[in-house]
Amino acid sequence: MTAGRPAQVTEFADRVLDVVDAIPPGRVMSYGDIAEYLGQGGPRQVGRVMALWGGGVPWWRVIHADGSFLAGHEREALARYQREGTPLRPLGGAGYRVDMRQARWAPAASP
DNA sequence: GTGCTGACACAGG
DNA sequence: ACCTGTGCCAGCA
Repeated sequence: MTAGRPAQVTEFADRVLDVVDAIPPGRVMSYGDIAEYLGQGGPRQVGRVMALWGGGVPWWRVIHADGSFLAGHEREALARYQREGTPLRPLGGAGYRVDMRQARWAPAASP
């Protein structure tokens, strides 16, 4: 059993957290990708799980489908990405976004 | 049971 | 690249 996580967590939430925790450095997954991989719920449900218990997993590796960072933690996330070597793609002048073409990852899909 | 809200995704302007 | 509207699903008043 996974220690450190609240027992109140539903099986779905536990599964989401497990997937997020399995994301290797330099890689990311979108909310929709996780939901689609699990085959249940939806992006919003994944977002809910992260909002509640995301503090126990690498939340910065879970971003929007377009590669944009988590609002309110952009600075923190960017620092993590640069440290982990996550494929970033500079915007026109200011701001960065994760290059989903490279950074997108799936548990069973090992390159 | 009904309605609103939310760490989203997608299409259109 | 940005903002707005609509759709999806689960939790809560």
